[in-house]
Amino acid sequence: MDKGWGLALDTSSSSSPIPISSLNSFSRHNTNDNNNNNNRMFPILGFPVNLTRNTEDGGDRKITSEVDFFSDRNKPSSSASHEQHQHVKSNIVKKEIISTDEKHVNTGLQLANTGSDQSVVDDGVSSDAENKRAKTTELAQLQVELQRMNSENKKLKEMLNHVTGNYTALQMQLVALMQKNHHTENEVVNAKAEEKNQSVGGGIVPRQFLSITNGTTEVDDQVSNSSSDERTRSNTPMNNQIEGGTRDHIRNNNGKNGRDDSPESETQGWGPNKAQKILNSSNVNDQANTEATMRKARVSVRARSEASMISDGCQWRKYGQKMAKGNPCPRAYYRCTMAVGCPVRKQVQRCAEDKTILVTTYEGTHNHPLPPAAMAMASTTSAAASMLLSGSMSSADGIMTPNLLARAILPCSTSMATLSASAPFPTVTLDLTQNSNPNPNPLQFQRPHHAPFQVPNFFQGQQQPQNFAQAAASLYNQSKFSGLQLSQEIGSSHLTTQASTQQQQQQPSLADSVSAATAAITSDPNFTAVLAAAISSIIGGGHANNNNANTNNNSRSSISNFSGN
DNA sequence: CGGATTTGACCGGCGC
DNA sequence: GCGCCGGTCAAATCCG
Repeated sequence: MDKGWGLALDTSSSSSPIPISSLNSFSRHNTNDNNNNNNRMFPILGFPVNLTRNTEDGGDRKITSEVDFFSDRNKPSSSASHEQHQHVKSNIVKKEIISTDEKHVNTGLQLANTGSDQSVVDDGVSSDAENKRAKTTELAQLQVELQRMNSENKKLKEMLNHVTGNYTALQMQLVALMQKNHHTENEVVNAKAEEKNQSVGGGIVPRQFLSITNGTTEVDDQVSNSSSDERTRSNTPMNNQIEGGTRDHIRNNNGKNGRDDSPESETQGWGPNKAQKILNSSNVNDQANTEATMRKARVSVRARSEASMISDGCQWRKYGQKMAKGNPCPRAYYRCTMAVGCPVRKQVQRCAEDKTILVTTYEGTHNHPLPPAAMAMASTTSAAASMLLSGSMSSADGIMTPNLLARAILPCSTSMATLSASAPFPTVTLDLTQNSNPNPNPLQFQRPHHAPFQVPNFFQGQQQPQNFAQAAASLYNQSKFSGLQLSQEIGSSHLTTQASTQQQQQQPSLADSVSAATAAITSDPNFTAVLAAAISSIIGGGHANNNNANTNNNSRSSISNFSGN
C-alpha cells in the first residue's frame, strides 16, 4: 500500500544513480510525519517529489513547503535578521500567520511602508520595538504573499479539476471512437480480402463472420487472424461476458479446446504466436500490421526496488508465475483488475544480472478511467508505446521516426531506453536505474528487424535550475518518464532559453526534432493527462498524495515517490 | 467466507 | 515429430 517507487531526482547533479529500492524502503519505514518536516514532497505528475535547492552555503536544501519556500526566499541576509527570520518561520510553522486577520495585514503593510523611512536609523540604536516592528512587517508581507498564493492555488486547482474532468470524458470518447473506427477499418480490410478471394477464385468469406456481434466475435477460423484484433479493440466492459457463461459459448462456436480461442485469452494474451499469426495472414495489410503491433507493444520499466512489485497506482491480480529461462528469478504475471475485462497486463521479474533491479513490462491500454496515482505511469507507458508504434508504423522513414521518438521520449543524457533485438514486438524500456546500466549507449531502441539505433544526448551541460519552474522542468527532464520528459522538453525550451540555445548549438537538428516532437505530443491525448498531472503535482501539494508522508534520507537526491494502492 | 495467491497442468509457437 | 519455452488457466490454498 505504501510501497512507493519513483525517481531520484537530483537538481544539482546528474551523476547519482536512482536508488528506487531505497525509495521503497523510505516509503515503508519513514511514515512518521513528525520526521518529515523537511521532506515534504511535491507530487510531480502523480509522483510526489522532493525538491532540493542549492543554498548559499553550497548545500542542498529541501523545499519543504510553500511556506518554507517563501520564507526562505525572504531570508534576510544579516544574522540578526536571520534570527528574526527564524522566529517568523516558526510562527509560520505554527500557522499563527494563517489565523491573522485582514486587519493585521493592513497594519503590517502600513508598517512596511513606514519602515523604509526608518531604515536610515543607525543599527546600533535599534530597539526591541523596532525589531518587533520589523517582525510584524515581514510577517505581514509573508502573509500577503501567502494569501495571494493561496488564492492562486485555488484557481489553479479549479482549473485542474476542470481539465481532469475533460480528460476523463475525452478518454472515454476516445475508447469508444477507437472501437468504432476499428470496426470500420476491419470492414474495409475484410472487403479487400473478399475482393482478393474473389479474384483468385476463392470463396467469399461470409460477412457476418467478420463482424462483432453482441460484444463477442463470431469468427470463422479462416479469418480469425485478422479479426482477433477486433476483439481486442472491442475489449470493453462488454467483455464481461467472458467471465460468465459466454466463454463456453465461444468455445463451442470455435469448435476447439476453447482456452486460447476465448476472447479473453486471445485478445489479452501476449505471446508471439498471436502476432505472428496476424503477420502471416493472407489478409495482412499495413493496417492489420499496425493493429497487431499496437496490441503487442510493450513498455518495460527497469527500477531498483526491494519490493516484489512496484506500485503504479493500478490494481493487479497475479495470475501466474513462471521460471524464465536464463533468469534464476521467477517471472510473475499480473492483470489489471481495476475494471473487468481490462486488457492490460504486466510481467514483473528481477534482473538476472542485478537482482535489485525490478523489470516491469506493461502491455495494453486500460479501458477504464484511472485514478490520479495511476495516471502518470499509465500515461507514460501508453505514450511511450504509442509513440514507439508510430515510429514502427512509419515504414518509409524507419530510421528517422524512431530517432525522433527516441529523442522525444528520452532526451536526457542519463536515460536508458532499450529494446531487445530479439524481441518479437516493439518494446521500449525505460531504465530508471540510471548508470546501473552497463550499456554505454545513452539511448537505444530496438525493434524487430531493425538494428538498435542511438540518439545523441540532449541535455548535456544543462543549466542548474534557477527557479521553481525550472526546478520542476528539471525534474521532468530527469524523470526518465517519457511523457514527463516530452512535456518538459517543450516547456523547458521556453523556460530556459539559454539551455535550449546550448542544446541547439550542440544539436543543429534539434529544433526540427523538437518541432516534430511537439506536434506529435500535442496530438497525443496522453499529453493532456501528463500536463494535468504536472499542474496538479505543483499546486496540489499533499492533497493528491496525502498518503505519502515518506521521507527521503538521501541527503543528496530528491525523490519523487510514487504511491500505489 | 470471499478475494487473492500459489502452483501444477495445459496449450500453441517455434526451432531442430 | 518432438521437445523447449512463454503464457495462461484453474483448482487448491492462503489470508484477512
